Amino acid sequence: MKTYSIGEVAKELNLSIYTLRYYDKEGLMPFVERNENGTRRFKESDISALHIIECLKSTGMPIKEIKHFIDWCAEGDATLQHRYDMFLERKASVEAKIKELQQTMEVIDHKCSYYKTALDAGTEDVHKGKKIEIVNP
Amino acid sequence: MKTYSIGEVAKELNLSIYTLRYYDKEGLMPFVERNENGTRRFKESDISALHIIECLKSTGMPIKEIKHFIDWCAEGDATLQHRYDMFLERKASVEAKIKELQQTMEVIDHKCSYYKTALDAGTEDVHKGKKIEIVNP
DNA sequence: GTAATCCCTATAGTTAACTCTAGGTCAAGA
DNA sequence: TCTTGACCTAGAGTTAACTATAGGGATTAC
Repeated sequence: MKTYSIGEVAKELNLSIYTLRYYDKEGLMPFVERNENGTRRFKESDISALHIIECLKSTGMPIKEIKHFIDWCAEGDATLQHRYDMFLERKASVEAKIKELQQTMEVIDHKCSYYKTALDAGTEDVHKGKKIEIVNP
Repeated sequence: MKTYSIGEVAKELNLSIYTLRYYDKEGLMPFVERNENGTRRFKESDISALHIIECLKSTGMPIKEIKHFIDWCAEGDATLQHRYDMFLERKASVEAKIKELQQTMEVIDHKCSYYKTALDAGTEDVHKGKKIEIVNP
C-alpha cells in the first residue's frame, strides 16, 4: 500500500511539517504508523482523516475538542451518538457563522459605497449631515 | 450630550471592560474623551465606531491592522483611497470566508447523514466497502 | 463616616496554535 | 567517505488577544 512522508502530506494539505507533528503530539493522528526507523508513513486514509480534521478546524473547533472526536472514532460504535451530535453542533455553528458574515458583509458593502462616494467627491464632507458618520470611522 | 461609562458600553457591545481598555491601549479608540477624573466617557459616535471595529474584527482582521484604519480616519481625506481599498479587501476576504464555510458545510452535512445512517443501523459497519471511510474519521 | 461600587493605571499571567532550535538518526549521491 | 537532505524528539520561544491582579481614587447608599 502506498504511503506518504510527512513532507509530502504537509505539501498536500498546505500545512507545515511543524504543524503536523504538533497535531500528532496533541493526539490528533494516533492512526499514523511508523516504519522501522520511527519515521511516520501516512496512508491514504490518514490523509482523508486529516482533511476532516482541517474541516473541523475551519468550523472554529479547537484542537482539544477535535481530539475528543478522534478518541471517539477509536472507541467504535458506542460513541456514534456523540459523534453525530458533534456534527449537528458543528452544522449549527457554521450556519451561525455564515449568517454573521453575511451581516458583516452588509456593513462592509455600505462602507465601500460610502468611501466610493467620498473618493469621487475628493472629501468625506459629502457625507456630512448624515446621521453620525461625520467624526469617527 | 449623553455619554456612557465603560461598563455600559461593555454591556452594550458584549465585550468585557478589560477588552475595551485593551483596545484603548492598542490605539483603537483615540477619540474617546475623559472627564476631569480621567474616567472614559463614550459618546454615541464612539459606540458606532466600536461597532465598526467589531465588524472589522469579525472579518478576521487583526487589531494592529484595525489600528491603521483608525489612524487613517484621523488623518482625513488624504487617506480616503487607503480606506476604500481596505474595505474592498475586507469584502473579498469575507466573500472567500463564506465560500470556504459553504464548502465546509457540505462536508459536515455529509458527515451528519453518514452518522445518522450508522446510528440507525446501530453500527458504523453499514458504511463498509464504501471508499475509505472504514477505519478513520 | 464608612462600605460598596464604580472607575483608573501598570503590569503580570493565560491560552491556543503554532514555530523554531538543538541535537541526533539514516539513506542516497559525488 | 563524507556530505546533503529528509526525517526524529524534547523542549523553548512566539504571537495575538485577551484576562486578571494590585493598588489606588471618586461617588453613592446607608
